[in-house]
Amino acid sequence: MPASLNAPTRIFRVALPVPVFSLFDYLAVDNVSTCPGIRIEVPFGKANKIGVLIEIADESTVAVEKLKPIVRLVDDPPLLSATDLALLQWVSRYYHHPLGMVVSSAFPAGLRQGKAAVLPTKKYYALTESGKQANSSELKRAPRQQSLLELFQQQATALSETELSLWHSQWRITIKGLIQRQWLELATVATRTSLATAYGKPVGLLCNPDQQAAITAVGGQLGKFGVFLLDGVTGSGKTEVYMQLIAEVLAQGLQVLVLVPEITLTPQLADRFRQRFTIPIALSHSGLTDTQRQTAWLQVQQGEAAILLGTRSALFTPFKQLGLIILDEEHDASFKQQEGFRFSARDVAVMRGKLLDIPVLLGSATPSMESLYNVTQKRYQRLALPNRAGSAIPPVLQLLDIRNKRVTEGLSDALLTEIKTTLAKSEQALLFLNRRGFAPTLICHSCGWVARCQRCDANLVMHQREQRLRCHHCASEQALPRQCPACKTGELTALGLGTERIEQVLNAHFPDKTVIRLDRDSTQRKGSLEEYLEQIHAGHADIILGTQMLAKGHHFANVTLVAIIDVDSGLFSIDFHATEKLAQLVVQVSGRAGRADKPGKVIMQTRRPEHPLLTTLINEGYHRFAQTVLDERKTALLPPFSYQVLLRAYAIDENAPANFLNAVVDLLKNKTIPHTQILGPVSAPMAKRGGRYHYQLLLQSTRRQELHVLLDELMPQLEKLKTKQKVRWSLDVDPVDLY
DNA sequence: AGCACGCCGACT
DNA sequence: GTCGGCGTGCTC
Repeated sequence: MPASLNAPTRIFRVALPVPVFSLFDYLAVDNVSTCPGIRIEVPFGKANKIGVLIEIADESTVAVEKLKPIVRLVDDPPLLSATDLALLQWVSRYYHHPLGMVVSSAFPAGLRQGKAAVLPTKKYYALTESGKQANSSELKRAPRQQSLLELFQQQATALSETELSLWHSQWRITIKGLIQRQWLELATVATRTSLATAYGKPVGLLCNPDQQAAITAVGGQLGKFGVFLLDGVTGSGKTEVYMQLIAEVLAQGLQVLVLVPEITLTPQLADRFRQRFTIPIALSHSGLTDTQRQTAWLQVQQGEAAILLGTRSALFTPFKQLGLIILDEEHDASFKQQEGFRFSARDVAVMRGKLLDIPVLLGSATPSMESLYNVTQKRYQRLALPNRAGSAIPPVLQLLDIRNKRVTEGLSDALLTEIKTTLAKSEQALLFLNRRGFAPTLICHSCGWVARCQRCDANLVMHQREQRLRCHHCASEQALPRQCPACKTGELTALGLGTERIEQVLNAHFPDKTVIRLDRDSTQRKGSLEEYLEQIHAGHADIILGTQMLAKGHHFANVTLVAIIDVDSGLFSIDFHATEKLAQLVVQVSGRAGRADKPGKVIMQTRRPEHPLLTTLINEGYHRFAQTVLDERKTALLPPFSYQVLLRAYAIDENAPANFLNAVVDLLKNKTIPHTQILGPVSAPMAKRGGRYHYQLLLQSTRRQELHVLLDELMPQLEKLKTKQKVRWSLDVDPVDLY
């Protein structure tokens, strides 16, 4: 029977979590009114899958007899709004990543599998003495908590909303018993009306004029799109600006999304927010269980939580009424997802703000080159906080020339003296070295054999305490050999420096002092980082030694000396991003030193004291340095003066990746691309990793649009390549490392 | 991503 | 003779 004789068929176009660029069409159930954004269960292949309705159409390009009816609608009102969908569709097109995969990444695991979108049932939760959750029936056995609950309910109705809000915050502090749902609802009502008076103006904290100017600028833009770069040195009070703006947004009954880099999301920031706001704050980061994340997601989606504080993956959480996006430490590399769906949370946050017509506030003490460039292009508005709050003095940066100087195990005599002087004043010293383990090279003194990883183009790193050799690029490890495996006679020597080795040297030099090492090895045990930080804050540490981990967030009040043991290793990299990263690291690490009454000193050991990167940074500051970098990039037509896309491929077979990428180049040669260069394919800087050979092809263009059109054409053709079968490949739009 | 289909090697 | 290896191709 011809299709035209049938009653008009409604077709649901569904995004499914499969790595395929197309959507899938299904027959809609009759007479059910619904709209895009809803989750739908559909038959797919042998099993059923959960997808999201993208479009309702009246015809399909697929033959009608091939279409299957849907199984069920999962939600009643959709979980995603039209704007949420628009964002996901934009992201899918921009990153050339299948819409179904992008959409599925927006949901927490449970909802992805079709679980009902309901918050935990209305139970009164309380914490028992042991800290374990008890539900309302168990409360019968907890009379003290039961009476508190009753007291709360009586008080809650007797109080005015403003009083409730204030009383409530005290109540929270006094009682650990947490009456979750009940509290959230009362608090939300109370907050809406009382925040304007309770938090609409500075709360016992005075802002300096720069902070006030920033607050006024963003506050004046509420309800409109605009991107602001809050460019504030460490300790200049960026968080206070955030909090006051959050208060303004909350007072309007709107929600706020706060994104932070991965490591910074220590309980510290959440606590600071909780102390300031009596409204519920939802957290979302990788340290939480799936259920906790789902609860946070739903609270935000249903408008029960007013603030969402989270990492990159929280970006796509739907909000009932989002009024402001804040992204702190915007330069941080962890905002860029580095595998699979490689999106930049910073750039997508800006697009989200644009689609919602709300302001986006990016904060950093060391803004990225992209953001500084966007300021010069008037796309972002710069708000400067040039001064440290209070009377704090900025740290003094100095280069320590160690050429021809005695250096024992990485520490020069001059540095040791500085440490000694600092400790003598009962102050703390912080030493930074971005390499964990004992030594990066183990070499035979007799025959020159070096411990290499079998699966990577890398040396094995010697770990002294565990007496093992480890590869820092794959999972390979082995016991530390007693003698040279090659010549069987030679003595093995550890070359180079790692944090473990420095720790040993420091312990030898300062036997009566406490050295705390913070790196991935020393903080592997859950909670150990927090323990160490507590120990440091309590003053039970004299020297703090560590890797990257130290550069982010943590403030150590009593640290007055910061030393960067080996600044030179960051100077010579083939990746043009490296200089920017090094400068940011130096400035961030420096920010750990010195407080109001104690000026800090930052010492960088170098054998290249004349290197322009270092001299510009030290003598003229981060912004002059950034200007130099931007000038260089402009001359070389590197980003942000051009746009890049990196196509990576890897395989166990050494030839397969290059064959695949060469086939891609052949496809590209048939296209007209006047403003785009094809660079490669070349083997990746570390070609062999984890037993696989990595190759890459870089496309660089002065026209973003041309690059996108090119990729739109290329992707379907690439899918059909025979050589594709033999490799794993991925596309990275706006790559941040070319490694 | 799953999952089936399909065509070649080592086992009861 | 089969069990199972993973190459190939499809899913509305």
